[in-house]
Amino acid sequence: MTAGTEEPAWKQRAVERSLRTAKERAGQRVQKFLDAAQEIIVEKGSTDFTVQEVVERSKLSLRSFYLQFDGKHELLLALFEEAVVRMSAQIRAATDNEDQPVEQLKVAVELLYELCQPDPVARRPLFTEFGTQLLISHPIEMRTAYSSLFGLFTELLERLRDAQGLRDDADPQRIASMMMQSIMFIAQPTSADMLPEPISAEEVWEFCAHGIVR
Amino acid sequence: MTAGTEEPAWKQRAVERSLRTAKERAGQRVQKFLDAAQEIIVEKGSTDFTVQEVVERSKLSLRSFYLQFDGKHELLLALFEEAVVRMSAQIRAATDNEDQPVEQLKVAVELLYELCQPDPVARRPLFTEFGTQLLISHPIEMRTAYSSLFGLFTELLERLRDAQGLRDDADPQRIASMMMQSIMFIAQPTSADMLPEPISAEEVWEFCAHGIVR
DNA sequence: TAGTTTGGAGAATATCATTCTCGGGAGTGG
DNA sequence: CCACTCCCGAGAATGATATTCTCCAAACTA
Repeated sequence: MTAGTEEPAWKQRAVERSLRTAKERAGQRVQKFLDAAQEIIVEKGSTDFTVQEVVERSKLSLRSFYLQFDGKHELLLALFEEAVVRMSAQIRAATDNEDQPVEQLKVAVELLYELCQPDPVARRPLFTEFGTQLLISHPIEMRTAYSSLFGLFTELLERLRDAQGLRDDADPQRIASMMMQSIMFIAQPTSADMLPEPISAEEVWEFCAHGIVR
Repeated sequence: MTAGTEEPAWKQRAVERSLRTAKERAGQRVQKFLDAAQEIIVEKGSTDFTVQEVVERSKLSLRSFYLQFDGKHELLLALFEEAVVRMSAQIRAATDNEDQPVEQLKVAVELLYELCQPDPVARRPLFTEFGTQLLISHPIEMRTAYSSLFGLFTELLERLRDAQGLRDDADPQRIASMMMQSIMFIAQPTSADMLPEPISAEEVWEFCAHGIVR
């Protein structure tokens, strides 16, 4: 979220003048669209906005929009990636408070789960929503969007392996992939709705850590 | 998949005549739409069809369609539920070949995983595709669609628990929910695309069964 | 047979995403 | 200072779909 419309107009113009190159202005415009979309999502508490809404809110034009993005899906992808990067950073920060690899991983799992849940106070809002949509429509691009999170989990798992804490036959990358997928989708409403009590982060961790067989 | 258009016309009319009540005919019409949609999905190998296409193929009318279904999403839901029921049956049948509860569960997990994968020879076709869409748009209704599968897994897990094979603190229902979610979404392309080798059913089972911690 | 229900055909509408067309303003070279 | 050009806003046009509506005939009921 950049400063956006709160800044005094002269300042904006000054910035505009100083950062003159086309590329930079393009970047600024992209960001404006992203911010606009963010705002709308937060306000409506839902991820289904129209391109028009975004354009209006952004104070830019439809034409601009389609100059910056190949289509709506690219905006979604960008939003998703932004969200993932933020989440990764937050999770990484949280893991730094632990020193045991297992504990680090536990923190990561539980936090990821909480961040993916249909949020009570829509902060980084329901981002799994379009996550799932994009998962189907643009799986390839999703790979790169996920990559920072994927990297983080792989790293944590490697650390665990080096500390002899990982099952012998387990490959960090492959486990990371399975774990992330599981956590993010267990966080989805449906599954919870079948049960009297929603599934807790603790439970998810137990599931990932120890599986189910005695 | 009912007999549908392959049946000789006279037979259909005979049936039509004998099963006269409005309710029954409505049911038949619903089925026609479902079959039509199925066919299209199989043919195109993709799940994005238009209502028009379905209507044309069904030889019924648009009006009829909207009399039977509240909207496209209800058709999707119905298709999804049909698919889930079929899958459940298939899985249940497969588990009956095993006698150890663990083995039964293993078979169930692996088969579910395979059935949810972006199919090579689109039989019960890519049903996770709209599964994920609906998961977001109509989570409540999805509950009932899932229920047969959920029931099956719960049952298998209860059996495992009774044989002392389940972790002590694990509740069959809650585990069933987490497992299903995990398996079905690990089967989604994205995760696999990050890795050199796709994830195998065996790996998924290991993950669910034993978790990751040594 | 007259009335009622059912359902077909397909036109009309609504909602979006995406593309297109125009015109004005800002910078640039002469 | 004057064209000239490029960037971009405004918003109309297009296209694809879902959904609704209107008209009408066939089937069924009493």
